[in-house]
Amino acid sequence: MTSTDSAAPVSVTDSAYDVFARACPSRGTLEHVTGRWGALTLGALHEGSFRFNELRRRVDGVSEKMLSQTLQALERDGLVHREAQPTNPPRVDYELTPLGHEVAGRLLALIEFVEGRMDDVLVARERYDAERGGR
Amino acid sequence: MTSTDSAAPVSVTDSAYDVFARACPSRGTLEHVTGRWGALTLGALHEGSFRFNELRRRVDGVSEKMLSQTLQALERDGLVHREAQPTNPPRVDYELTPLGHEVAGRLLALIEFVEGRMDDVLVARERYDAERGGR
DNA sequence: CGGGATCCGGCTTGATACTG
DNA sequence: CAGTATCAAGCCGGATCCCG
Repeated sequence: MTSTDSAAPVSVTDSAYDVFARACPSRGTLEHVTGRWGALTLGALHEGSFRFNELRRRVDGVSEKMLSQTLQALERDGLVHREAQPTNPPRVDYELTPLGHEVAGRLLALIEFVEGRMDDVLVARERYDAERGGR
Repeated sequence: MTSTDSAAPVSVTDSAYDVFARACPSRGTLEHVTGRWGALTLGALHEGSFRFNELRRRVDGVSEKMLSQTLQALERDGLVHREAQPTNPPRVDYELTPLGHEVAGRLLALIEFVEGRMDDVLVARERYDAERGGR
């Protein structure tokens, strides 16, 4: 809402990419999922249900604002379910929806695959840097 | 190289996230892969080998600079192979490495899954907006 | 505790122009 | 054609304050 934004309630990482969102609607959701905090949040929630500040601890380095935005975006996309209890102090639990679990599963498959091949990547990087970085 | 950057030859989307790259090396590669242009580029290259400007056409909306940076990052990670021929005019072809194909495959699996469920997502979004966006 | 609103700095991006 | 250098602008993301 800082500038020319007015219609969209939540954006997170879309504002500048409306063009693409229009051309390909899934792009927006994909950005939420694969984005930095989205991926980490899905990864955390894949292991169970957590409260806001529990998630903050698990998703290391995230600020309240970004976690809040990320959760809203994922909730809006139907990947995360938010359960608020009007107790005092308030208690809010977040968990993945069935769809969210499926998405998280595929995402984690990709992540784990890449992590499993990091040694190859590291070798490739060194070669690349040795050839071009030297000069 | 705009400011405090000096050691890393190529960054694309890392400069600000060094902290995380340090904590989890795969994070950087993941960002290259799942990032906006990275994903589109891998998707395009998954279908075959292409020249620079061919890719520019296929990856709609990408600027020369971003395509160049993206390709360099992916090449550095060992996911893309660059074949330059010293002819005149110069001809450079890009194609996925075997590792790149595996990664692209999993990425596309995720993307296609999300695209296949976009109707669910859209419904969820409308419900969400109806409840909270109304006011 | 759970989260919304605001301010602000810095990185990322996108045109443009130039080289080989 | 295949890129690189420069420049300006814009968005992301963090810190802070505040409310329920």
